[in-house]
Formats: sequence, C-alpha cells, structure tokens
Amino acid sequence: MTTTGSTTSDSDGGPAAPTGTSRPARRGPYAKSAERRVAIVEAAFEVFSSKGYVGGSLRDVAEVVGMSQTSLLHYFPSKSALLLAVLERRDAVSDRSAAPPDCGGLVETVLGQARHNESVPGLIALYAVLAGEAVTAGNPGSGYVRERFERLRVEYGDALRALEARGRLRPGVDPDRAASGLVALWDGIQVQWLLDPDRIDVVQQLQDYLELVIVPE
Amino acid sequence: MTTTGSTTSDSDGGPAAPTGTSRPARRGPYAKSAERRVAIVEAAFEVFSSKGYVGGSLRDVAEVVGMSQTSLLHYFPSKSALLLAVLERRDAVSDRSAAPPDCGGLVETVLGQARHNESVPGLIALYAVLAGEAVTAGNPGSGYVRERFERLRVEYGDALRALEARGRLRPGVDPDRAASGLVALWDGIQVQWLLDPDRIDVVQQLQDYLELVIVPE
DNA sequence: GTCTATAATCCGATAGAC
DNA sequence: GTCTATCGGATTATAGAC
Repeated sequence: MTTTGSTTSDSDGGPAAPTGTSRPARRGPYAKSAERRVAIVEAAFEVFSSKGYVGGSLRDVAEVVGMSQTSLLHYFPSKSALLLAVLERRDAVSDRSAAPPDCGGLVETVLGQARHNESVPGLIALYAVLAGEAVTAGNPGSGYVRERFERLRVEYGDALRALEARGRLRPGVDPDRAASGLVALWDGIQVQWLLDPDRIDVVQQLQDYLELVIVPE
Repeated sequence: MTTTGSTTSDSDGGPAAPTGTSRPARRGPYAKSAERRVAIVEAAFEVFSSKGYVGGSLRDVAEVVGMSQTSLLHYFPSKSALLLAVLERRDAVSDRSAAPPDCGGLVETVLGQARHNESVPGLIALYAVLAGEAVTAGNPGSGYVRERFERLRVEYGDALRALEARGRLRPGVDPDRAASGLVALWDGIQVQWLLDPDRIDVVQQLQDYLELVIVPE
C-alpha cells in the first residue's frame, strides 16, 4: 500500500553518495541537506501529532521548521511521502520493539516502554490519531499501521509462546490471542489516557493485564 | 467543550412546537423537515464513518442525501453541529449501553453487543476515527468521546463491582481498572479488526478477557 | 426550503526567477 | 536551495433570488 517511500530511504545516516561515485567532494551541502530533512521530519511529527495527518498541512510544517512550503516540497515530493518519512524515522529512533523481546523479560520490556512513553505524549498522540485515520479509505498510513499491528502481534506472540513453554502462561490462555489483546489494550488505554491523564494509569493497566495472562514464577 | 449543540437537541421525536404554543397547526411541513434532518444525519454518519470528520466534507454529505450544500446548512448551522447531531442520534439508536448492565449478565451484554457490532462495521469505523481525532486540538467531538469513556467506565465498573460482591471476580482484580481495561481492549481490538477482519475475532478477544477477569460461577 | 452565486480561505503542488 | 507567484481546486459559510 506504500506508494512512494523511496525518496526517504536515504535520509538517515549521512549524505549517501548521490550517483554511484564515492568521491568525497562537496560533502558540506549534502550534510546540511540531510540536517534539513531531519528538521522537516521532526516538524512534521510535531504537526501530525497535534493535528493529525489529514488536519495538518504542509504550511503548518513549513512554518514550524521556518521555511516556505515550496522549499519543503524540495525535500519531500508530496505530503504522503513526508508522512512515511515521519513513520520510518520514528521506527528507527524508538518504538515498543526497541528492546529485543525474548532476551529481556516481556513484562519488563512492556512496562519499561510504557513508562518511557509517559514522557513523550506527542508520540502516543501520533499513533492514536494515525490508527484512527488508518481505517479511512485511501489513507497513506494504513499500510504502516496494519503492518505495525502484525509485527507487534508476532513479536508478543513469540514472547508469550516462550513463556508458555516454561509453564508461565495461565492455563487456557492462547498466546497469539493474548498478544493481540495486549496490543489492543495498550492502544486503547493510551487513547483514554490522552483524554484523561489524571484518571488513567497506562503502566498500571498493562501490569494488570500481564498479571492475568502470566502466572508468577 | 461542546460549543453549540443546542440546535440539534430537538431533532428527534417530532416537530417540537417552535415557540411555546402547542397549537397543532401546520404540522405537515415540520414533519417533513424532521424527516429531512434525519436523512441528513444518516448521510453524515455514512460520510464521517468512511472518511472521518476532518476528511469528510459537507459537500460529500449533501451529495449522499441528494441536496445542495447550502440547503444542508439550513438544517444544521455548522459542520460541528452536524457531527454532534450524528453522535447524539447514535446514542439514541444504539450503543454498547443499549441493555441495562446490571439486570442481564455483563458477559452476555458485552458479547451480544460485540456480536451485533460485526454487522455494522460503519458504526465501529465511526468510533475508531472519531476517537483518534478526539485527541487532536480543538476537535468538536473530543467532549463526546471523553464523556463516552467516562460513562462506559462507570457502567462496567458498577457491573464488575456487583460481580465482586458475589465473589465472582478473580482475586486481586480491581473492578474500576478492569472496566477501563475492558473499554480499552474493546476499542483497540476493533481497530485491528477493521484493518484485518480475517485475523481478528472481536467477540473471542472480549470473551478471553472476561474469562480472565471473572471466575466461573 | 431550495437553489445559484459567491465570499473568504485554505489546500497541495508546479513554474520559474535568483 | 530558496524563494515569490500562482495554478487549480477544495473547504466552510453567507447573501439573496425565487
């Protein structure tokens, strides 16, 4: 479902030689260009987090980054390409899957990530808005959201199956369904938390769920 | 957070005498007007369900209902007023709280509602999109979504406390937190279901959760 | 009540000067 | 690379004829 996406794949990690010659000439402007791209993506993250992809405009992003809207389109060919760049960058920087799930404990990984998320409400809002918009027709982020769900389901499913093999899963619990449930509860409770931060404790909710699914050692 | 909202409160149930005189004169045109309002609200439901509130336009709604956009604004003063009318009507027709929670069993009520929801994916999509948009700044549906969360939390919290009094709650489970968790899991799994209907079974997921929270009689 | 016409903005994207 | 200018279209909402 990803339409373009190729333009942003070389944004991270350096200039990435334009043609094929590894000549180090003119590295300065390219490095500056890469910095610009990062600044734009960060501004777009800020805008899309607070206004959504549909509700946020390229002019909003351009204003945040301090340039004209047309200059912005010099770095990204379209608005949807910018959205995909934001999503790719967020994956690269940090997601729930930051730590490998089967080496550290699942519980510690999940609760640690949830604790960290409290300090980045913008990131949580971005996922909440995009997940909602993803169910609308023709949304350029739908593929990303769907694949993210699949990835998390597999990841937590594997971790829960490993626990099951050690007899740590409560009898009758299906690891794959519990993985879907964990993702669903996590996403859902974050929406409630965003709308009522004082009454909702995301970490507590996840801990409650994991204690129901996983039996103490 | 609701700005207008007063214009739509008299839309359901009849003409509702314009000034204060209960004179039955000229009932015909008013009845037709009420029908028109209902048709508009239903068209708006269709549009907002598939494109979201931000992404859907008054022209889209007008096209579905078969009238001009300006005529539509003769019945509703603004786009946000139309959204609120859609939400109010959906509450009146059917919501999860359709059946009283403490008379019938909580499990049967929840699973029955979830089963019914499978036949109205548009309604599920509407809630999913609006919940996401509700976390954005200045969204006219934020108040509604927040209050809906509060209402459901209280409702399920009461039902779970009643079960707790009869010793039906698993030891260590907090009824209020479990209520928030139920709402969160329900909303979250519906989003996954909308994006991957073949791999997600909403009813099964809710049943799994309730079996973890509630012990068999 | 319904319409056409239109105001007043905003949108994404393009053209081209510098 | 960055800009101004602008295109072509969209939006919500208003004015006023009929």
